[in-house]
Amino acid sequence: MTKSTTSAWREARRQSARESIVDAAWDLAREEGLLMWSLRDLATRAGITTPTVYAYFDSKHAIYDAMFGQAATDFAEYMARPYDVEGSREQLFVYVRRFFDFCTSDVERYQLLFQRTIPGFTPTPEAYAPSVRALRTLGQVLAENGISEEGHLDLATALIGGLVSQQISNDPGGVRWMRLVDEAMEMYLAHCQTSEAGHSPTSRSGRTTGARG
Amino acid sequence: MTKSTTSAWREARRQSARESIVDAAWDLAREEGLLMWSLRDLATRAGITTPTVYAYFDSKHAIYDAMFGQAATDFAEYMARPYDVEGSREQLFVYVRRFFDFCTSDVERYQLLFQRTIPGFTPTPEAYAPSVRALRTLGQVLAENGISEEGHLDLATALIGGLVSQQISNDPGGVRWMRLVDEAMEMYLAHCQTSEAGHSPTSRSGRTTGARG
DNA sequence: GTCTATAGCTGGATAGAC
DNA sequence: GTCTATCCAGCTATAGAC
Repeated sequence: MTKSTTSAWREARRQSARESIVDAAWDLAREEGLLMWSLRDLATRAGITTPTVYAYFDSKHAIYDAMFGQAATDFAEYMARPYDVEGSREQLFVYVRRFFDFCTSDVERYQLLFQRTIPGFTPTPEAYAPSVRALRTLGQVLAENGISEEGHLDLATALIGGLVSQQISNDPGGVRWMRLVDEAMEMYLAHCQTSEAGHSPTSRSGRTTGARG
Repeated sequence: MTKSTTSAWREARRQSARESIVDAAWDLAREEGLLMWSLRDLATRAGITTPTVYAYFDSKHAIYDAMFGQAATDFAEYMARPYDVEGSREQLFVYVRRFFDFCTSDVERYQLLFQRTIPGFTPTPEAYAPSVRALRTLGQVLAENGISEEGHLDLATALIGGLVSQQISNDPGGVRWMRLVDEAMEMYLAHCQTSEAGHSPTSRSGRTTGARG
């Protein structure tokens, strides 16, 4: 028992040290870009030396993976917060606004999570899982708005992703595309709900597979 | 006279050598990614040595600039080809399809031209100019469809860019988002033309034919 | 202009003492 | 686990002979 608590304590210390290294990595990534920091920089920033970093991570890619996992968890939590609105339509709007805000509020996090910007790096399935789960919610919210065709889901990701991308690339920190989010979703809903009218009533029973024509 | 022709000849030879270096750079960029090739690789591929590269370009960034300039010129020419369709509406569709095809047919070219993926690199104004000119055409084509609000232009760039980006990231070489392009533009036109009906002096009908004159 | 040779630096990762 | 010291590979860029 004493043994197990000691071991748990050590494990907690270890996790804490890992997290402080990952935090330092995020600081550097935000200052100099996701790719432009070195393990030397990182060690200095974290107040340790390079070999010590290797006591906690096997490689630089392992650090990216930890960063990805942290970002994915943040994303899942951010999107899963309670929706204090009534109606599936308003819920969709809140979902999209949230997604937009999450992405634009931290460009490097967005790049690591949703762009494929680090050469040779692919997140492990464990790190990737929360992100997949959170993205699946979009399909559910759309389904509750009577939208279940695969093509319309793809259209939504393109539209929302396009708004985010333009905002980040061409007006970082501004609102030029942010203020178009609601209008874009109204446009989208008007189109898809007209197009899919009659195929599925409102919620619950929507068909989600095979609809392709 | 002999002197001037000789000098022009030499200049042509020099330009030719520059182009073959840039071509080799594109080959490598497409094989290993925009960032993952070195001047050594490039020299080997071009059949010369590293110092010889420096006889034609001052730095690696100068090579990126030449690549950017070439891509921008290709883009301008690709988009400026004659539009063998009648009506401003069809013209817009052709424009967008062309843009989509140009971007998705060469991912590295797209990344260099429209993403900001090379650290520390900004294209010179001369290299950038053709791209700006070609992009301005979108505004004109939209205006001929009765769409002139700034926000609606931004909405178009977000929508089109989003489709391109999703296609490249999530279904490279496929058609999953390509086949949504026309539908997306119909959705867009239905929204914007309704929204701007009456505001715009150029067009007030939803479906214009031959407004270009 | 083209080469050989190399400077000068930075990167990720390791050995081994403590 | 943490350090000092270092390895080794890669990079851009340059010097200087021809």
